[in-house]
Formats: sequence, C-alpha cells, structure tokens
Amino acid sequence: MVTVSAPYVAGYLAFREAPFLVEAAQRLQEREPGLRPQVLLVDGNGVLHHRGFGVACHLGVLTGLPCIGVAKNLLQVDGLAKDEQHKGQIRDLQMGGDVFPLRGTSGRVLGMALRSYNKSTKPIYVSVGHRTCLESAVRLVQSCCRYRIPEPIRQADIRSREYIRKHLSSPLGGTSPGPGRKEEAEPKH
DNA sequence: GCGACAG
DNA sequence: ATCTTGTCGC
Repeated sequence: MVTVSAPYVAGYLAFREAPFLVEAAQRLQEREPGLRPQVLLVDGNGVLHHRGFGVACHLGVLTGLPCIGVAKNLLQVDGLAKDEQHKGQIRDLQMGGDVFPLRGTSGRVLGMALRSYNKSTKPIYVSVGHRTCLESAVRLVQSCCRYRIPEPIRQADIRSREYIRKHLSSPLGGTSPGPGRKEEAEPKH
C-alpha cells in the first residue's frame, strides 16, 4: 500500500506516480532476483507528451528497463486533436491490430492509435517509453489484449481496486475531505 | 460560456 | 480519475 499526496496535474503524471512505480520495481527485484522484467507496460504516455517525456519515459530511465506507454485517451499535444480527421481515422480501423500513426505538427510520429481487439470501437494510444521501438511496442501491446486494455495493466487495475475495497473501505479508508484538504491512499495507476 | 484535462 | 444511465451481447 502506498500513500499518494502529490496532486494529479495533466502533463506531470510522473511526478505523482513514478516514485511508487520505481518502488514496486525495486521490491520485485529484491524479493524475486530471478525475475527480471523484459519490459514494463505503463498506464500513461511515453514520448506522446507535452515535453516528449511522459511517465513511461521516467520509469524507464529510473529503472533501466524497457517501457511502453499505453494511454486510454489521446493527450492532445503537438497539434494532435480529436477532430473529425482523427475520428475518421478511428472509424477506418477495421480489426484488432489495425493502427494509424499519430503525427504531430512537428512531423514527428509520437505514437500509434491501436484498435486493440476486434470488437473495440475506441483505440488505445501506444507510445515509446524507453529502450523499444514503436513497432515492437505496438506488436507486444496488441499481443496481450484480450479486451481493450492490455491484460497486465487491466489486472493491475482490477486487483488494486479490489485490494482497496477490501482493506480501506470501512475501517479508516473512506475519503474524509475536510475543508482545504484533499488526499488519496492507493496503488492505482 | 466552452473546450481541455495521460491518471 | 469518478459518477450516472442505458444498451447490447454472451
């Protein structure tokens, strides 16, 4: 369990969550030295970011492990927008595995919109975090999508919420936002 | 008033 | 992220 105090500010997600992700990675290394992740799927963006350095990049540099950014919503940076052109490209995605590049005004490809499984309507946004190319990142992500969200991230989400519901719902858990105070305590993403 | 806004 | 309302498919 962790206690997060830093607020969520769009564009600065890493400053709020990276410390706990690094901690989790270190704990795994201590308790299971034999298990070395070959790659980490991160709930957030990699280079698809205001300053080209999202939480997946932070975690990668801090751990030295390859990282892939997987966002559920498009971060509208470098000219990228959820305009008709974008919506049209989404409609054109035919089956699971279909993608289209996210090219910013700068001309740079910041990531790929991916139809993660056959029945999906809304794509997920994959971007390079650290030590991987976009093509490999998309292929790996798609390979572990039974549902829209890659199973590793989906399970982390489901299990963390279950843990919260079970441990801090009735005892001392309920959020008690007194005047001028706002805080959370959890291992979410 | 309206759109943006990773999680 | 969270919440609500409603629909559809297995």
